[in-house]
Amino acid sequence: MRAEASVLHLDLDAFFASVEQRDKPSLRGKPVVVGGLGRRGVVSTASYEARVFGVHSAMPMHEARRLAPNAAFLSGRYAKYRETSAVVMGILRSISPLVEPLSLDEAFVDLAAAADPPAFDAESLTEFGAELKSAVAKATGGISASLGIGTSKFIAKLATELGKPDGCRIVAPGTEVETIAPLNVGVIPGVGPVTRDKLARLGVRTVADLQQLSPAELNRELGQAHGTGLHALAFARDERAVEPDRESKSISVEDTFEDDISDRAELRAITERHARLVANRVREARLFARTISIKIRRPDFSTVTRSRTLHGATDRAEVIAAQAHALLAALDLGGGVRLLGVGVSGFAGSAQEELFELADASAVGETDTQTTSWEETPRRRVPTLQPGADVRHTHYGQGWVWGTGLGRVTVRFETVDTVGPIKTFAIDDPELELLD
DNA sequence: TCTGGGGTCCTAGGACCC
DNA sequence: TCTGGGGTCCTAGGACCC
Repeated sequence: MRAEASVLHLDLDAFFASVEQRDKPSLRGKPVVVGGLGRRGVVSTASYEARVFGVHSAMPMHEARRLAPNAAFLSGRYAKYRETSAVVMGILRSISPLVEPLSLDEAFVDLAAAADPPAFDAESLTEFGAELKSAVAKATGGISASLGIGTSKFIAKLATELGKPDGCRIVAPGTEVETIAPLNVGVIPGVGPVTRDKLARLGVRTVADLQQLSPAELNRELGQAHGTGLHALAFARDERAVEPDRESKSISVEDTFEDDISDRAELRAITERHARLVANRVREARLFARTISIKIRRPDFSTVTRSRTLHGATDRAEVIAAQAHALLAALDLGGGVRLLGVGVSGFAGSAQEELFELADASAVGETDTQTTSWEETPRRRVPTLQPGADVRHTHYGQGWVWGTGLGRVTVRFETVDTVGPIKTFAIDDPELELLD
Protein backbone atom coordinates (compact mmCIF):
# COMPACT_ATOMS: atom_id res chain seq x y z
CA MET A 1 0.00 0.00 0.00
CA ARG A 2 1.11 3.53 -0.67
CA ALA A 3 2.46 5.31 2.34
CA GLU A 4 1.00 8.59 1.21
CA ALA A 5 -2.44 9.79 0.27
CA SER A 6 -1.68 10.04 -3.43
CA VAL A 7 -4.84 8.98 -5.24
CA LEU A 8 -7.49 11.56 -5.96
CA HIS A 9 -11.02 10.71 -7.03
CA LEU A 10 -13.36 13.27 -8.53
CA ASP A 11 -17.10 12.97 -9.05
CA LEU A 12 -19.20 15.73 -10.59
CA ASP A 13 -22.31 16.13 -8.45
CA ALA A 14 -25.57 15.00 -10.10
CA PHE A 15 -23.71 15.77 -13.29
CA PHE A 16 -26.32 15.65 -16.07
CA ALA A 17 -28.90 17.45 -13.92
CA SER A 18 -26.30 20.07 -12.92
CA VAL A 19 -25.50 20.83 -16.56
CA GLU A 20 -29.22 21.28 -17.21
CA GLN A 21 -29.58 23.63 -14.25
CA ARG A 22 -26.53 25.56 -15.41
CA ASP A 23 -27.94 26.07 -18.93
CA LYS A 24 -31.57 26.52 -17.86
CA PRO A 25 -31.58 29.11 -15.08
CA SER A 26 -35.31 28.64 -14.39
CA LEU A 27 -34.50 25.11 -13.18
CA ARG A 28 -31.92 26.11 -10.58
CA GLY A 29 -32.95 25.05 -7.12
CA LYS A 30 -35.72 22.89 -8.58
CA PRO A 31 -36.06 19.12 -8.93
CA VAL A 32 -34.67 18.01 -12.29
CA VAL A 33 -34.71 14.47 -13.63
CA VAL A 34 -32.70 13.46 -16.70
CA GLY A 35 -33.32 10.15 -18.41
CA GLY A 36 -35.41 8.20 -20.90
CA LEU A 37 -38.78 9.84 -21.27
CA GLY A 38 -40.51 6.99 -23.03
CA ARG A 39 -42.80 4.43 -21.47
CA ARG A 40 -39.82 2.23 -20.59
CA GLY A 41 -37.36 4.92 -19.65
CA VAL A 42 -35.28 5.01 -16.49
CA VAL A 43 -33.67 7.84 -14.55
CA SER A 44 -30.14 8.68 -15.53
CA THR A 45 -29.53 11.45 -13.01
CA ALA A 46 -31.71 13.21 -10.46
CA SER A 47 -30.77 16.62 -9.05
CA TYR A 48 -30.42 16.77 -5.27
CA GLU A 49 -33.75 18.61 -5.14
CA ALA A 50 -35.36 15.61 -6.87
CA ARG A 51 -33.58 13.12 -4.60
CA VAL A 52 -35.46 14.61 -1.66
CA PHE A 53 -38.57 12.98 -3.14
CA GLY A 54 -36.83 9.62 -3.34
CA VAL A 55 -35.93 9.80 -7.03
CA HIS A 56 -32.61 8.14 -7.89
CA SER A 57 -30.60 6.77 -10.80
CA ALA A 58 -31.85 3.62 -12.52
CA MET A 59 -35.36 4.11 -11.19
CA PRO A 60 -38.14 3.57 -13.77
CA MET A 61 -39.21 6.96 -15.03
CA HIS A 62 -42.89 6.36 -14.32
CA GLU A 63 -42.01 5.87 -10.67
CA ALA A 64 -39.97 9.09 -10.64
CA ARG A 65 -42.96 10.94 -12.10
CA ARG A 66 -45.16 9.53 -9.39
CA LEU A 67 -42.72 10.56 -6.64
CA ALA A 68 -41.90 14.02 -7.98
CA PRO A 69 -44.70 15.04 -10.35
CA ASN A 70 -43.56 18.67 -10.35
CA ALA A 71 -39.98 17.97 -11.35
CA ALA A 72 -38.65 18.91 -14.79
CA PHE A 73 -38.24 15.71 -16.82
CA LEU A 74 -35.62 16.08 -19.52
CA SER A 75 -34.06 13.79 -22.07
CA GLY A 76 -30.28 14.11 -22.01
CA ARG A 77 -28.11 16.41 -24.10
CA TYR A 78 -25.14 14.08 -24.22
CA ALA A 79 -23.03 16.24 -26.53
CA LYS A 80 -23.15 18.98 -23.88
CA TYR A 81 -22.25 16.54 -21.11
CA ARG A 82 -19.28 15.25 -23.12
CA GLU A 83 -18.14 18.80 -23.78
CA THR A 84 -18.28 19.76 -20.10
CA SER A 85 -16.67 16.49 -19.09
CA ALA A 86 -13.77 17.12 -21.47
CA VAL A 87 -13.14 20.48 -19.82
CA VAL A 88 -12.91 18.82 -16.40
CA MET A 89 -10.71 15.98 -17.63
CA GLY A 90 -8.44 18.61 -19.17
CA ILE A 91 -8.03 20.29 -15.80
CA LEU A 92 -7.18 16.94 -14.20
CA ARG A 93 -4.61 16.18 -16.91
CA SER A 94 -2.99 19.53 -16.26
CA ILE A 95 -2.37 18.29 -12.71
CA SER A 96 -1.04 14.82 -13.50
CA PRO A 97 -0.47 12.78 -16.66
CA LEU A 98 -2.03 9.78 -14.93
CA VAL A 99 -5.78 10.40 -15.17
CA GLU A 100 -8.17 7.47 -15.49
CA PRO A 101 -11.71 8.51 -16.46
CA LEU A 102 -14.37 6.05 -15.25
CA SER A 103 -17.26 7.76 -16.99
CA LEU A 104 -18.20 11.28 -18.08
CA ASP A 105 -18.46 12.45 -14.49
CA GLU A 106 -15.79 10.48 -12.65
CA ALA A 107 -12.03 10.02 -12.71
CA PHE A 108 -9.03 8.92 -10.70
CA VAL A 109 -5.84 11.00 -10.65
CA ASP A 110 -2.46 9.71 -9.51
CA LEU A 111 -1.13 12.66 -7.52
CA ALA A 112 2.25 10.99 -6.97
CA ALA A 113 2.84 11.43 -10.72
CA ALA A 114 1.83 15.09 -10.65
CA ALA A 115 4.22 17.64 -12.14
CA ASP A 116 3.84 19.82 -9.08
CA PRO A 117 2.45 17.48 -6.43
CA PRO A 118 0.86 18.90 -3.30
CA ALA A 119 2.51 18.12 0.02
CA PHE A 120 0.78 15.08 1.44
CA ASP A 121 -0.42 16.57 4.68
CA ALA A 122 -4.01 17.33 5.55
CA GLU A 123 -3.67 21.08 5.38
CA SER A 124 -1.95 21.18 1.97
CA LEU A 125 -4.33 18.62 0.50
CA THR A 126 -7.37 20.50 1.75
CA GLU A 127 -6.11 23.66 0.12
CA PHE A 128 -5.25 21.76 -3.06
CA GLY A 129 -8.74 20.26 -3.16
CA ALA A 130 -10.44 23.62 -2.65
CA GLU A 131 -8.41 25.10 -5.50
CA LEU A 132 -9.29 22.21 -7.80
CA LYS A 133 -12.98 22.48 -7.01
CA SER A 134 -13.01 26.19 -7.74
CA ALA A 135 -11.03 25.66 -10.95
CA VAL A 136 -13.65 23.11 -12.07
CA ALA A 137 -16.53 25.41 -11.15
CA LYS A 138 -14.93 28.33 -12.95
CA ALA A 139 -14.16 26.41 -16.14
CA THR A 140 -17.57 24.73 -16.34
CA GLY A 141 -19.82 27.63 -15.46
CA GLY A 142 -20.53 26.49 -11.93
CA ILE A 143 -20.61 22.70 -11.93
CA SER A 144 -19.71 21.39 -8.48
CA ALA A 145 -17.44 18.44 -7.87
CA SER A 146 -16.86 16.17 -4.90
CA LEU A 147 -13.30 15.07 -4.22
CA GLY A 148 -11.76 12.27 -2.24
CA ILE A 149 -8.10 11.73 -1.50
CA GLY A 150 -6.61 8.57 -0.08
CA THR A 151 -3.89 5.97 -0.30
CA SER A 152 -5.67 3.83 -2.92
CA LYS A 153 -8.43 3.94 -5.50
CA PHE A 154 -10.87 2.29 -3.12
CA ILE A 155 -10.21 4.73 -0.30
CA ALA A 156 -10.16 7.80 -2.55
CA LYS A 157 -13.52 6.88 -4.07
CA LEU A 158 -14.97 6.09 -0.69
CA ALA A 159 -13.76 9.47 0.59
CA THR A 160 -15.60 11.17 -2.26
CA GLU A 161 -18.75 9.28 -1.37
CA LEU A 162 -18.49 10.27 2.30
CA GLY A 163 -18.17 13.95 1.45
CA LYS A 164 -20.93 14.29 -1.17
CA PRO A 165 -22.20 16.61 -2.39
CA ASP A 166 -19.72 19.43 -2.97
CA GLY A 167 -17.27 17.78 -0.59
CA CYS A 168 -13.56 17.34 -0.27
CA ARG A 169 -12.63 14.52 2.03
CA ILE A 170 -9.18 13.24 2.88
CA VAL A 171 -8.68 9.89 4.54
CA ALA A 172 -5.35 10.14 6.33
CA PRO A 173 -2.83 7.34 5.76
CA GLY A 174 -3.11 4.81 8.57
CA THR A 175 -6.77 5.58 9.29
CA GLU A 176 -8.24 3.55 6.41
CA VAL A 177 -9.28 0.45 8.33
CA GLU A 178 -10.93 2.36 11.15
CA THR A 179 -12.72 4.52 8.58
CA ILE A 180 -14.27 1.63 6.69
CA ALA A 181 -14.86 -0.84 9.55
CA PRO A 182 -18.24 0.53 10.74
CA LEU A 183 -19.64 1.02 7.22
CA ASN A 184 -22.04 -1.29 5.41
CA VAL A 185 -20.31 -3.88 3.19
CA GLY A 186 -22.10 -2.29 0.26
CA VAL A 187 -19.47 0.47 0.22
CA ILE A 188 -16.93 -2.01 -1.11
CA PRO A 189 -16.78 -1.90 -4.90
CA GLY A 190 -18.06 -5.21 -6.25
CA VAL A 191 -20.60 -5.73 -3.48
CA GLY A 192 -23.99 -5.33 -5.09
CA PRO A 193 -27.41 -6.62 -4.07
CA VAL A 194 -26.64 -10.30 -4.72
CA THR A 195 -23.33 -10.34 -2.86
CA ARG A 196 -24.83 -8.32 -0.04
CA ASP A 197 -27.58 -10.91 0.38
CA LYS A 198 -25.09 -13.75 0.38
CA LEU A 199 -22.99 -11.97 2.99
CA ALA A 200 -26.07 -11.16 5.06
CA ARG A 201 -26.82 -14.88 5.22
CA LEU A 202 -23.35 -15.33 6.72
CA GLY A 203 -24.17 -12.69 9.31
CA VAL A 204 -22.06 -10.05 7.61
CA ARG A 205 -23.47 -6.56 7.55
CA THR A 206 -20.52 -4.23 8.07
CA VAL A 207 -16.97 -4.20 6.81
CA ALA A 208 -15.89 -5.12 10.36
CA ASP A 209 -18.08 -8.25 10.13
CA LEU A 210 -16.46 -9.07 6.81
CA GLN A 211 -13.01 -8.85 8.37
CA GLN A 212 -13.95 -11.78 10.61
CA LEU A 213 -14.44 -14.16 7.69
CA SER A 214 -11.50 -16.23 6.49
CA PRO A 215 -10.39 -15.99 2.86
CA ALA A 216 -11.28 -19.66 2.43
CA GLU A 217 -14.82 -19.05 3.63
CA LEU A 218 -15.23 -16.08 1.31
CA ASN A 219 -13.82 -17.97 -1.66
CA ARG A 220 -16.25 -20.80 -1.04
CA GLU A 221 -19.24 -18.47 -0.97
CA LEU A 222 -18.29 -15.99 -3.67
CA GLY A 223 -15.77 -17.67 -5.90
CA GLN A 224 -12.02 -17.36 -6.02
CA ALA A 225 -11.53 -13.96 -7.59
CA HIS A 226 -14.36 -12.17 -5.85
CA GLY A 227 -13.64 -13.73 -2.46
CA THR A 228 -9.95 -12.93 -2.51
CA GLY A 229 -10.59 -9.41 -3.74
CA LEU A 230 -13.18 -8.70 -1.07
CA HIS A 231 -11.01 -10.00 1.72
CA ALA A 232 -8.23 -7.63 0.69
CA LEU A 233 -10.55 -4.65 0.37
CA ALA A 234 -12.06 -5.35 3.79
CA PHE A 235 -8.63 -4.50 5.20
CA ALA A 236 -8.23 -1.57 2.77
CA ARG A 237 -5.57 -3.41 0.80
CA ASP A 238 -5.86 -2.16 -2.76
CA GLU A 239 -2.87 -2.10 -5.09
CA ARG A 240 -4.73 -1.18 -8.28
CA ALA A 241 -2.84 1.44 -10.24
CA VAL A 242 -4.34 4.48 -11.91
CA GLU A 243 -4.40 3.43 -15.57
CA PRO A 244 -4.77 6.28 -18.01
CA ASP A 245 -5.01 4.36 -21.29
CA ARG A 246 -7.32 1.43 -20.82
CA GLU A 247 -8.17 -0.10 -24.15
CA SER A 248 -11.80 -0.85 -24.81
CA LYS A 249 -12.71 -4.51 -25.01
CA SER A 250 -16.12 -4.34 -26.61
CA ILE A 251 -18.37 -1.98 -28.54
CA SER A 252 -22.11 -2.40 -28.64
CA VAL A 253 -25.38 -0.71 -29.51
CA GLU A 254 -28.71 -1.75 -28.09
CA ASP A 255 -32.22 -0.47 -28.00
CA THR A 256 -35.29 -1.14 -25.89
CA PHE A 257 -38.46 -0.67 -27.91
CA GLU A 258 -41.51 1.27 -26.85
CA ASP A 259 -43.52 -1.82 -27.78
CA ASP A 260 -42.28 -5.38 -28.14
CA ILE A 261 -41.49 -6.35 -31.72
CA SER A 262 -42.24 -9.74 -33.23
CA ASP A 263 -41.82 -9.01 -36.90
CA ARG A 264 -38.57 -10.58 -38.10
CA ALA A 265 -38.19 -8.19 -41.00
CA GLU A 266 -38.35 -5.26 -38.64
CA LEU A 267 -35.87 -6.88 -36.26
CA ARG A 268 -33.59 -7.57 -39.18
CA ALA A 269 -33.69 -3.94 -40.22
CA ILE A 270 -32.87 -2.83 -36.67
CA THR A 271 -30.03 -5.35 -36.47
CA GLU A 272 -28.63 -3.86 -39.64
CA ARG A 273 -28.84 -0.31 -38.34
CA HIS A 274 -27.13 -1.35 -35.10
CA ALA A 275 -24.43 -3.17 -37.05
CA ARG A 276 -23.72 0.00 -39.02
CA LEU A 277 -23.46 2.10 -35.85
CA VAL A 278 -21.15 -0.48 -34.27
CA ALA A 279 -18.99 -0.64 -37.40
CA ASN A 280 -18.69 3.15 -37.46
CA ARG A 281 -17.43 3.18 -33.92
CA VAL A 282 -15.05 0.29 -34.58
CA ARG A 283 -13.54 2.21 -37.50
CA GLU A 284 -13.37 5.45 -35.51
CA ALA A 285 -11.33 3.55 -32.93
CA ARG A 286 -9.21 2.06 -35.74
CA LEU A 287 -9.97 -1.43 -34.52
CA PHE A 288 -10.99 -4.74 -36.04
CA ALA A 289 -13.16 -7.21 -34.21
CA ARG A 290 -13.24 -11.00 -34.32
CA THR A 291 -16.32 -11.74 -32.22
CA ILE A 292 -19.83 -10.59 -33.13
CA SER A 293 -22.63 -10.83 -30.56
CA ILE A 294 -26.31 -10.21 -30.42
CA LYS A 295 -28.46 -9.78 -27.36
CA ILE A 296 -32.19 -9.99 -27.07
CA ARG A 297 -34.45 -9.39 -24.12
CA ARG A 298 -37.84 -11.04 -24.08
CA PRO A 299 -41.03 -9.51 -22.71
CA ASP A 300 -40.49 -11.43 -19.44
CA PHE A 301 -37.13 -9.61 -19.18
CA SER A 302 -35.09 -12.77 -19.64
CA THR A 303 -31.98 -12.04 -21.67
CA VAL A 304 -30.24 -14.21 -24.23
CA THR A 305 -26.88 -13.59 -25.88
CA ARG A 306 -25.38 -15.37 -28.86
CA SER A 307 -21.96 -14.85 -30.34
CA ARG A 308 -19.62 -16.24 -32.91
CA THR A 309 -15.95 -15.67 -33.53
CA LEU A 310 -14.51 -15.23 -37.00
CA HIS A 311 -11.16 -16.55 -38.11
CA GLY A 312 -10.22 -13.04 -39.19
CA ALA A 313 -11.10 -9.60 -37.85
CA THR A 314 -13.40 -7.03 -39.42
CA ASP A 315 -14.56 -3.43 -39.25
CA ARG A 316 -17.21 -3.83 -41.94
CA ALA A 317 -20.89 -3.26 -41.29
CA GLU A 318 -21.86 -5.90 -43.88
CA VAL A 319 -19.85 -8.59 -42.13
CA ILE A 320 -21.11 -7.66 -38.67
CA ALA A 321 -24.69 -7.47 -39.94
CA ALA A 322 -24.44 -10.81 -41.75
CA GLN A 323 -23.18 -12.57 -38.63
CA ALA A 324 -25.78 -10.86 -36.46
CA HIS A 325 -28.56 -11.86 -38.87
CA ALA A 326 -27.40 -15.46 -38.75
CA LEU A 327 -27.35 -15.46 -34.95
CA LEU A 328 -30.79 -13.86 -34.82
CA ALA A 329 -32.21 -16.31 -37.35
CA ALA A 330 -31.35 -19.20 -35.04
CA LEU A 331 -33.36 -17.79 -32.12
CA ASP A 332 -36.97 -18.44 -31.28
CA LEU A 333 -38.55 -15.01 -31.16
CA GLY A 334 -42.09 -16.13 -30.47
CA GLY A 335 -43.61 -13.83 -27.90
CA GLY A 336 -41.70 -10.85 -29.21
CA VAL A 337 -38.57 -8.93 -28.39
CA ARG A 338 -38.24 -6.07 -25.95
CA LEU A 339 -34.58 -5.23 -26.59
CA LEU A 340 -32.18 -5.98 -29.39
CA GLY A 341 -28.46 -5.34 -29.27
CA VAL A 342 -25.47 -5.90 -31.55
CA GLY A 343 -21.90 -5.86 -30.29
CA VAL A 344 -18.35 -6.78 -31.14
CA SER A 345 -15.32 -7.79 -29.09
CA GLY A 346 -12.03 -9.61 -29.45
CA PHE A 347 -10.22 -6.69 -31.00
CA ALA A 348 -7.20 -7.00 -33.22
CA GLY A 349 -5.05 -4.18 -34.54
CA SER A 350 -5.49 -5.22 -38.16
CA ALA A 351 -7.93 -7.01 -40.40
CA GLN A 352 -7.33 -10.57 -41.46
CA GLU A 353 -10.63 -10.83 -43.14
CA GLU A 354 -11.55 -14.01 -44.87
CA LEU A 355 -13.70 -13.61 -47.93
CA PHE A 356 -15.92 -16.56 -47.27
CA GLU A 357 -17.10 -15.20 -43.93
CA LEU A 358 -19.63 -12.93 -45.55
CA ALA A 359 -20.95 -15.57 -47.91
CA ASP A 360 -20.88 -18.19 -45.18
CA ALA A 361 -22.98 -16.06 -42.88
CA SER A 362 -25.56 -15.28 -45.53
CA ALA A 363 -25.88 -18.99 -46.17
CA VAL A 364 -26.58 -19.66 -42.51
CA GLY A 365 -29.09 -16.82 -42.45
CA GLU A 366 -30.92 -17.85 -45.57
CA THR A 367 -33.82 -19.38 -43.64
CA ASP A 368 -35.32 -15.93 -43.16
CA THR A 369 -36.01 -14.79 -46.65
CA GLN A 370 -34.88 -11.40 -47.81
CA THR A 371 -37.85 -9.23 -46.94
CA THR A 372 -35.90 -6.06 -46.24
CA SER A 373 -33.45 -4.43 -48.57
CA TRP A 374 -30.09 -3.29 -47.30
CA GLU A 375 -31.01 0.35 -47.98
CA GLU A 376 -34.27 0.33 -46.08
CA THR A 377 -34.24 2.82 -43.22
CA PRO A 378 -35.84 1.52 -40.06
CA ARG A 379 -38.41 3.78 -38.48
CA ARG A 380 -36.91 6.52 -36.40
CA ARG A 381 -37.80 5.86 -32.83
CA VAL A 382 -36.68 9.01 -31.07
CA PRO A 383 -38.65 12.16 -31.77
CA THR A 384 -36.36 15.09 -32.47
CA LEU A 385 -37.97 17.64 -30.19
CA GLN A 386 -37.51 16.03 -26.80
CA PRO A 387 -38.03 17.98 -23.59
CA GLY A 388 -34.76 19.68 -22.73
CA ALA A 389 -33.47 19.93 -26.31
CA ASP A 390 -31.90 23.20 -27.47
CA VAL A 391 -33.76 25.15 -30.18
CA ARG A 392 -33.44 28.51 -31.88
CA HIS A 393 -36.26 30.73 -33.14
CA THR A 394 -35.67 33.41 -35.75
CA HIS A 395 -37.28 36.09 -33.55
CA TYR A 396 -36.99 34.88 -29.99
CA GLY A 397 -33.47 33.47 -30.13
CA GLN A 398 -32.25 30.42 -28.24
CA GLY A 399 -34.34 28.38 -25.86
CA TRP A 400 -35.20 24.84 -24.86
CA VAL A 401 -38.12 22.50 -25.36
CA TRP A 402 -40.43 22.59 -22.38
CA GLY A 403 -42.86 20.05 -23.75
CA THR A 404 -44.58 18.75 -26.86
CA GLY A 405 -47.97 17.36 -27.72
CA LEU A 406 -50.94 17.73 -30.07
CA GLY A 407 -48.67 18.94 -32.86
CA ARG A 408 -47.34 21.79 -30.74
CA VAL A 409 -44.10 22.51 -28.97
CA THR A 410 -43.64 24.83 -26.02
CA VAL A 411 -40.30 26.60 -25.74
CA ARG A 412 -38.77 28.44 -22.86
CA PHE A 413 -36.46 31.10 -24.23
CA GLU A 414 -33.52 31.26 -21.88
CA THR A 415 -29.82 30.39 -21.85
CA VAL A 416 -27.11 30.59 -19.22
CA ASP A 417 -27.32 34.36 -19.30
CA THR A 418 -30.52 35.33 -21.08
CA VAL A 419 -34.11 35.18 -19.85
CA GLY A 420 -37.02 35.38 -22.27
CA PRO A 421 -40.64 34.36 -22.72
CA ILE A 422 -42.32 30.97 -22.91
CA LYS A 423 -44.03 30.44 -26.27
CA THR A 424 -45.91 27.68 -28.04
CA PHE A 425 -45.49 26.93 -31.75
CA ALA A 426 -46.64 24.41 -34.32
CA ILE A 427 -44.21 21.51 -34.19
CA ASP A 428 -43.17 22.12 -37.82
CA ASP A 429 -42.87 25.91 -37.49
CA PRO A 430 -40.26 26.88 -40.09
CA GLU A 431 -38.93 29.62 -37.82
CA LEU A 432 -37.96 27.03 -35.19
CA GLU A 433 -34.69 25.15 -35.56
CA LEU A 434 -33.38 22.23 -33.52
CA LEU A 435 -29.78 22.81 -32.42
CA ASP A 436 -27.03 20.14 -32.44
C1' DT B 1 -47.23 0.84 -17.43
C1' DC B 2 -42.38 -2.46 -13.77
C1' DT B 3 -37.18 -2.62 -14.81
C1' DG B 4 -31.83 2.06 -20.10
C1' DG B 5 -27.48 1.76 -22.35
C1' DG B 6 -22.77 1.34 -22.24
C1' DG B 7 -19.40 -1.20 -20.36
C1' DT B 8 -16.02 -4.68 -17.22
C1' DC B 9 -14.86 -8.92 -15.05
C1' DC B 10 -15.69 -13.71 -13.62
C1' DT B 11 -17.36 -18.57 -13.94
C1' DA B 12 -18.27 -22.91 -15.91
C1' DG B 13 -18.43 -26.30 -19.38
C1' DG B 14 -16.93 -28.26 -23.71
C1' DA B 15 -13.67 -28.64 -27.59
C1' DC B 16 -9.21 -29.33 -28.64
C1' DC B 17 -4.31 -30.04 -28.08
C1' DC B 18 0.00 -31.91 -26.26
C1' DT C 1 -11.18 -52.32 -20.49
C1' DC C 2 -11.88 -47.72 -16.89
C1' DT C 3 -10.78 -43.69 -19.04
C1' DG C 4 -4.27 -38.22 -16.75
C1' DG C 5 -3.72 -33.58 -16.54
C1' DG C 6 -2.78 -29.17 -18.01
C1' DG C 7 -3.49 -25.19 -21.01
C1' DT C 8 -6.11 -22.33 -24.33
C1' DC C 9 -10.05 -20.86 -26.84
C1' DC C 10 -14.86 -20.26 -27.25
C1' DT C 11 -19.69 -19.61 -25.64
C1' DA C 12 -23.36 -18.23 -22.39
C1' DG C 13 -24.79 -16.21 -18.45
C1' DG C 14 -24.58 -13.26 -14.50
C1' DA C 15 -22.97 -9.67 -11.08
C1' DC C 16 -21.68 -5.23 -10.98
C1' DC C 17 -20.60 -0.27 -12.18
C1' DC C 18 -21.84 4.51 -13.84
